[in-house]
Amino acid sequence: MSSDSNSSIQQIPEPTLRRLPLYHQLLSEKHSEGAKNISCTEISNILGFTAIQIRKDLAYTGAVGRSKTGYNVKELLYILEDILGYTKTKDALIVGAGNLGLALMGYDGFKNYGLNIVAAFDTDPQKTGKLFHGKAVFDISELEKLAKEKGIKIGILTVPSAFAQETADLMVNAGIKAIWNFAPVKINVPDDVLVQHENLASSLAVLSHKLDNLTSVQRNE
Amino acid sequence: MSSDSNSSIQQIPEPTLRRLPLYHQLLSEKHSEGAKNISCTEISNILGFTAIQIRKDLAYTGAVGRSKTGYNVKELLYILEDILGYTKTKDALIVGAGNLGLALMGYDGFKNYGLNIVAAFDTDPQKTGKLFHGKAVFDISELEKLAKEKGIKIGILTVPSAFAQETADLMVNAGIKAIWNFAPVKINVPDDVLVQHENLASSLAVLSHKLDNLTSVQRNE
DNA sequence: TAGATTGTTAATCGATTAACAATC
DNA sequence: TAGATTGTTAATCGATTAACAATC
Repeated sequence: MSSDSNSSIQQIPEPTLRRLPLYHQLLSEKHSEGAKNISCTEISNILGFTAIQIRKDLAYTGAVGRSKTGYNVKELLYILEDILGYTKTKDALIVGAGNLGLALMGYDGFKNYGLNIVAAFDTDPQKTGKLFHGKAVFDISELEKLAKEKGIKIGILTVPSAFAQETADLMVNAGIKAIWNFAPVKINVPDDVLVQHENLASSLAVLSHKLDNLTSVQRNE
Repeated sequence: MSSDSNSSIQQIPEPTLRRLPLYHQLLSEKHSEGAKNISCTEISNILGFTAIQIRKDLAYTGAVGRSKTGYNVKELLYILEDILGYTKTKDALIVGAGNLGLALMGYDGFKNYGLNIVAAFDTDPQKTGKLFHGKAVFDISELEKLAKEKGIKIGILTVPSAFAQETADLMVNAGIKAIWNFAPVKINVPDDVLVQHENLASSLAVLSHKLDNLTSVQRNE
C-alpha cells in the first residue's frame, strides 16, 4: 500500500506539484473558516486556475470528490499535507550566512512546510560562533561532523556564485542528498544528489521583460 | 527598428526567458576569462542543456552565430544584457521589512540585474525611520508619495500572507505596475498591473517530493 | 576539401483544455 | 427528477528534441 502510494506520487508532474502548495494554503484557510466541502469551481474562482485543471491536479493526489458537493476540505487538506511532506519535519542546514542565508534562517514560514533549519555555516569569523534568529552559525569546517551526526539530508546553498561549486562539494561530502541552490550558477553533483535551483535572476527576467512589453504596448495605444 | 525588436522580444517563451540569465552568467564569466567565441556545444557541456535547445533559445534573442566558430562572446553578452534589461537600471520598492524584505534590500546581486532598491516600507515603528543596509525604511503611509514622486513602477511584496492583498492594493494605488510577490497567496490586481509569483513553498514542494522518491527508490534497491 | 557548427523545418512529447459520460 | 459536479478520454497547444540542409 505504501509502496503503491509512492509509485503514484512519483508521477505527479512538476507543474502540478508547484500548484499543490497553493491549494493547501487555500484549503487551510477555508478549513479554519469552518468550510466542510469545496468545489473546483470555488477554488477556480479564488485561485484563477481553470476548474478542469484543478480537478486534474487533485486527481494526481488521489483525492476523491463527490458529485454536487465537491471535495471534503479536511480530507483534502490531509492528503495535500502528506504529499507535500508538511507532516513529517525534515531538518536542513544553511551554508552561507550572508543576507539571504540569514533571512532564510529567520523565515518562520518554513515551519509550516515541515522544514526545520537547524543551523547555518559560514567562513566569516564575524558570523561564526554567533546566534542569528536564535540559531547558531558554525564554521564551515564543522559542516561534515554536524550533518553526519544529525543525519541531515537537505542543504540550502546561499553562498556567492563564485564559491557555489566548492561549497556544494563540501555539502556532498557531508552526506547532503538534496541541495536547494540559491546561487545563479549550475553546480555539478553526483547522480544520487539532487539539486533544486531557485533563481531570483530568472524570475526577475520574466518580470522585467513582461513590464517592458506592458509599457511598450501602452506607448503604442 | 526599436518597435521591431519589441515585437520580437514579446514572443520569447517563458522557459527560454528563464534560461537567458544562466547564459548571461556563463558568458560574462567566459568574457572575463578572455574568450572571444563560444559554441553551443561548449555551453551545453557547462550548463547541461542540449546544444539544440541552446541554439533555439539564442535564436529567440536574435543573436547570430557563425558556423565552425560559434557565437561572439562580447556580442552575445550585449544582446542578453539588453533583453534582460541589465543595462538600464530600474528603481524598485520593498513593502514589508521582515526578514526576507530586509535580506532582499541588502542583496547586492540585484545591482547586476539592473534592479535598484530605493527604499522599504513597513508599519512596525521598530523598523520605520531606520536604515538597513544603508537604505531607509519608511512608514507605509509614505508609500504613495514616494512612489509617485520617483515614478517607481516595481514593487517587491514581502509581507505576511494575511496582509498581502491589502498591501498589494496600496501598491496599486501608489502607481506600482509590477509586483514581485513573495507571499504564498494569490493577489488580485487590475489588468494593467502584473504580478510575478515567487513561491518558495512551491520550490520546496518539488525538492522534498523528489527527495522522497529518491530515498524510496534507494530503499527498494 | 572535410568537418564542425549554425539555423530551420519536422517529429515528438507532455501539459492544458475541451468534451462528455457518470454520479450524487 | 434535474442539475451541479466529478472523473476520464480525446483534442489542442506549446516546448523540446530530432533531422538535416546551409555555411564557414
